[in-house]
Amino acid sequence: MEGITNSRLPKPFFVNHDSLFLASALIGKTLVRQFEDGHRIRSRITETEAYLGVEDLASHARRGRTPRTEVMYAEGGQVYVYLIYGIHWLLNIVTGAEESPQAVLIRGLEHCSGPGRVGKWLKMDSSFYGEPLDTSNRIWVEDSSISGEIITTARIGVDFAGPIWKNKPWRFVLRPKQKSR
DNA sequence: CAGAAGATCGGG
DNA sequence: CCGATCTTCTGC
Repeated sequence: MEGITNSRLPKPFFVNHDSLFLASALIGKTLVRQFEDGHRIRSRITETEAYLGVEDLASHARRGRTPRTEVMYAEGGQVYVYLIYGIHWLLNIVTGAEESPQAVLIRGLEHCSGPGRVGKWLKMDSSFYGEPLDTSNRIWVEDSSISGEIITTARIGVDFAGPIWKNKPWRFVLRPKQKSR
């Protein structure tokens, strides 16, 4: 398989960049989930969205510091999970320095498309809130690459944020290599 | 403390 | 297009 190197991405990778950079940089990286019985799911990230701080009216951080957004204010490299519509656990990765509330939403993997489906497939739940990606034995990200063009579009499901923020091209999707014909 | 809304998905 | 299903935040 192309681009698999088996090296876990270290904390600085998540701390030293903002979510806009990391949302695209995480495309092609390998998400690894290890279950209690040792079984692992490995799948490369194919779709992300960036959420940028308190001024971003589409972000949960728009209302400032609350119990839920607390982890977004922490140093990058931790997991932010939350329950949406009472049904789906959405997986996010906190990015940037401490006191900078940003995160990247993982919307799709090679083998699983859609943020709700990703959470279900990886068996996310509230216990992953604040999980450190640099030391966890349950979830982490490994360096890898994948070929293909990265497309940007507006973020999904954020109409409530108003035209300015809803139209930011902060969704990143990997377009698979064209098949020859 | 009640009420509304939500970074979604699947079924009709 | 609508219902599911429950946490979070707001406003009274």
